[in-house]
Amino acid sequence: MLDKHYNPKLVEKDKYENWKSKGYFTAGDISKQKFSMVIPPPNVTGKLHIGHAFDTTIQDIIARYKKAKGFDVLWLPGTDHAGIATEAKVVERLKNLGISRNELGREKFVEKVWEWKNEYVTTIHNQWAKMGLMLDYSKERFTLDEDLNRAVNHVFKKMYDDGLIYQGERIINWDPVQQTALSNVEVIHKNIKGEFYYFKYKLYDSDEYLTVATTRPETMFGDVCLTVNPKDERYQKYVGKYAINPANGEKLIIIADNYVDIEFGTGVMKCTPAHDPNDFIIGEKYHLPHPICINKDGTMNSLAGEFNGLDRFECRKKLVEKIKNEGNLIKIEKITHSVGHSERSGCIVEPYLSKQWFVKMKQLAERSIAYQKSDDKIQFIPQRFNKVFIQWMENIDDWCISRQLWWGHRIPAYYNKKTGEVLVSEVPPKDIENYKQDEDVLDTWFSSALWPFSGFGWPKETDLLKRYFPTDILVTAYDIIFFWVSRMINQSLYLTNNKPFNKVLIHGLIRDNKGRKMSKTLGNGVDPIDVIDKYGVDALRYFLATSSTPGLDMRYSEEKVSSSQNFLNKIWNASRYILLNIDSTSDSSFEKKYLDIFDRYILTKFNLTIKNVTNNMEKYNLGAASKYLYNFVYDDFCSFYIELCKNKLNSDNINIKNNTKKILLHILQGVIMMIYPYSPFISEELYLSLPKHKESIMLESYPIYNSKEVFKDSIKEVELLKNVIKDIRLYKVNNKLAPNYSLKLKIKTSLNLSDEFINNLKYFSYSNDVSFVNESLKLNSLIYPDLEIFIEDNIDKSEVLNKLNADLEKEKFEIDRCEKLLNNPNFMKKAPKEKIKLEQDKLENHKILLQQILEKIKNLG
RNA sequence: GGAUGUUUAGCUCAGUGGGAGAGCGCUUCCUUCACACGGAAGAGGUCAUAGGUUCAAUCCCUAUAACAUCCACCA
Repeated sequence: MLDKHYNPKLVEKDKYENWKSKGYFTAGDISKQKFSMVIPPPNVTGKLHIGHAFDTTIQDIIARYKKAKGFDVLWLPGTDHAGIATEAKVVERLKNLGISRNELGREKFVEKVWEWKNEYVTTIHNQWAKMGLMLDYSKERFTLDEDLNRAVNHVFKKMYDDGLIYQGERIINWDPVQQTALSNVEVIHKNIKGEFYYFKYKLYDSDEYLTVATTRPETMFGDVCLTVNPKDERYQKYVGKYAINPANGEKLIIIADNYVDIEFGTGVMKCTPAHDPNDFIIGEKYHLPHPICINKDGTMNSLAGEFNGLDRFECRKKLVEKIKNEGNLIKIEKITHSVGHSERSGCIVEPYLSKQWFVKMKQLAERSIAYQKSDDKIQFIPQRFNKVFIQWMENIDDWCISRQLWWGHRIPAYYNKKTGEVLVSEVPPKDIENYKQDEDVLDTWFSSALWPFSGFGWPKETDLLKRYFPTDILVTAYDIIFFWVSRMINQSLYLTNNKPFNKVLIHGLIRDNKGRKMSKTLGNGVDPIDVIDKYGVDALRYFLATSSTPGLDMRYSEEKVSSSQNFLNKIWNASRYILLNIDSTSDSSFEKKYLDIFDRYILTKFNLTIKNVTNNMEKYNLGAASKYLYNFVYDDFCSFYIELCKNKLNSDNINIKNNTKKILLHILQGVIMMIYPYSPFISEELYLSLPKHKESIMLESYPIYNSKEVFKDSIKEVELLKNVIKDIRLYKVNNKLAPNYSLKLKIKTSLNLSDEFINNLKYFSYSNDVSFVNESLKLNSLIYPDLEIFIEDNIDKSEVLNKLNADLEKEKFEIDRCEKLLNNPNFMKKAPKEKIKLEQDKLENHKILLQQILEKIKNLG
């Protein structure tokens, strides 16, 4: 027997291991239609956070729903090697042990990272298990697996041959802490406070000077010229002359180029080709040299003279001091400007001239744009993200893919030791001794971009690939569209001639309860494991899936997790009640001939709920679906039908009694199945408590809307009863009568009410004395269309009259409203017929009520 | 500079071209044998502002404001 309260800890125990070991997570039933998803592979860098819990919960609900709907569901698990992030973690761990990465050497270091990886994959598995995820572990992948490495090499070679990958010397984003190049999306621009330094640049052989403003004085050692706008009348006369660099006393030629904005700063720009992308373009244009003055670790090199070896920011300080002492500092202006930071290390990124590998984006992007403008396009949910994607693609720069790291897919490029020639090859050349492989590895996202097909064994034509690719849906947060979603689309169209997924469900981020982004520095992160310990994973999952709208951020709210738990407890106790009243041999095959009006009513509501829930599940609108279920469970099933059954099950009619039990069981089964994708553990527990269950709820199928169990005619009478009950309760409250105070009620009606109506009116209102009368009584009463309920009670007549007059006014107002609408010729001409009928019916009802009230007033007077 | 989103009850948020909903909080009452992790009743909203379209607008359109996010630029 079930306990009085639902205990998540007991309920969640052992179930996951059981499901897994029984093979319920394993896809492969080819008699069914397939449904496939790939998990966004989490980084093997640490614990999963609440954002992962959110993302995977949505996917698990979809997976479980589809499985229950009869699909062969494959949800592919996997993890990402996460180059920079993981390498940084391992470097730090080794450092704490007093070991340096470089001393260890490449091979040994990579071994250490594999150890780390194995450790964290275990942690991730444990967390997936806690979340209850229906992942097919038999097909699990890691982005650095051998198979995936083959895929990566294959793609690199193909793109190189197609001219889509090239090597070039360019200004890239350099992370001086990790000492690697970064792509543009790995740079986060932040508005920070800085200084704008105004320096005197004396003209060569003259007493005059130009004022040049810069935010980065330390790069002055790499300057090659000063630039002004040719149209700038202030400076035209200086073009072609020389100025003295106050940092090192060197001569700088003054050139003219339209790039310079006359309005900005002083209109004179210093040009540092090796440390600024725009300056680099100018440098190329005028064939200027591009001296590098900063080392890879962010310290100054010998070009900086006395500052050689100093950190770049330390140098800035000292250099400004020096220039000031020499009388060449004019002023320092405080400004707020946007500065690029490394996504991983957080340090300020250095624009840096270096030789790297790039993916040419134009061609790939054009194809994706055309595809996303076609009818066959991948459907973004919500749709507006397609626009975000297209705009991004239209403005995309080439993608820097080489990283100066050890952990990752090593670039399959080999340099001939004698000639220096580059050989790109999927496998090492046979005469490897004559070659040296490129030292760099690829951007992690290069392999992630292949995930929806490389995970199934591509480029081999595997059975998995043939059956499960393209996948049906990808679920991820909007912040990952540029990193991942867009690249998967590009690569999939290019490599497989197919889309990677039919749909993309985009969700938002989880913020803290004050709406702030969760961050390590604020310490406001929420650990899903803590929440699970307190409220259970089912409540967490229910909260995550139902408290958000696609594409919008949500706030974490402990109150809502708690109220989710209360809802589950409600279902638990409804089950408990039903199980207490049926026996182990019961089944749910009720008979139609014994259905009374309330049975028909609840079956109608139940089936409409199935319809609404299913429709929303099909649209992946998990929040809306859950609301239909929630309202049905509380309002229709628990508050009304189960309460009513307490009376009904006392009936002398054994057929009615048994039929009622079957209906209760039938509906309970449906409710459990509909809550199951959201909260699988409690659902399994309840399911297994039901008579005649299968081995697991995971083998059960989803309830199906049955139009033969919809009895629209039942609604009116039952709603009337509900209203009467409510009014009687209110009457008692208003007259300070105890809830169980028994009123004498007399009913006058022209309606053909069922016996159950009277029976249940007695039951719900604690009124033992209820009977029909023919004539109107001079008593206090509740008035409904075609129905009046007299209450025998000692109530002041004048109060009754007051209330009646108030009701009268209300009715007049309503009638007025309806008549106005119906007398509007435009409304009658243009409004839909159903709406007109609705308003006509309303008017009719209000008129009847008005008549009854008038009559009542007359009788009382 | 460009784009997108948000604005609805005290708080957090759903939602719809045809009389506004939930959770939590609040008020009153009830420990009635599924559940006090509960039940019953209730208070509380010019649906940001101004125009427009429509028989009808909280919803569609156009502006405006506040807040948020993304992209680009910044010598």
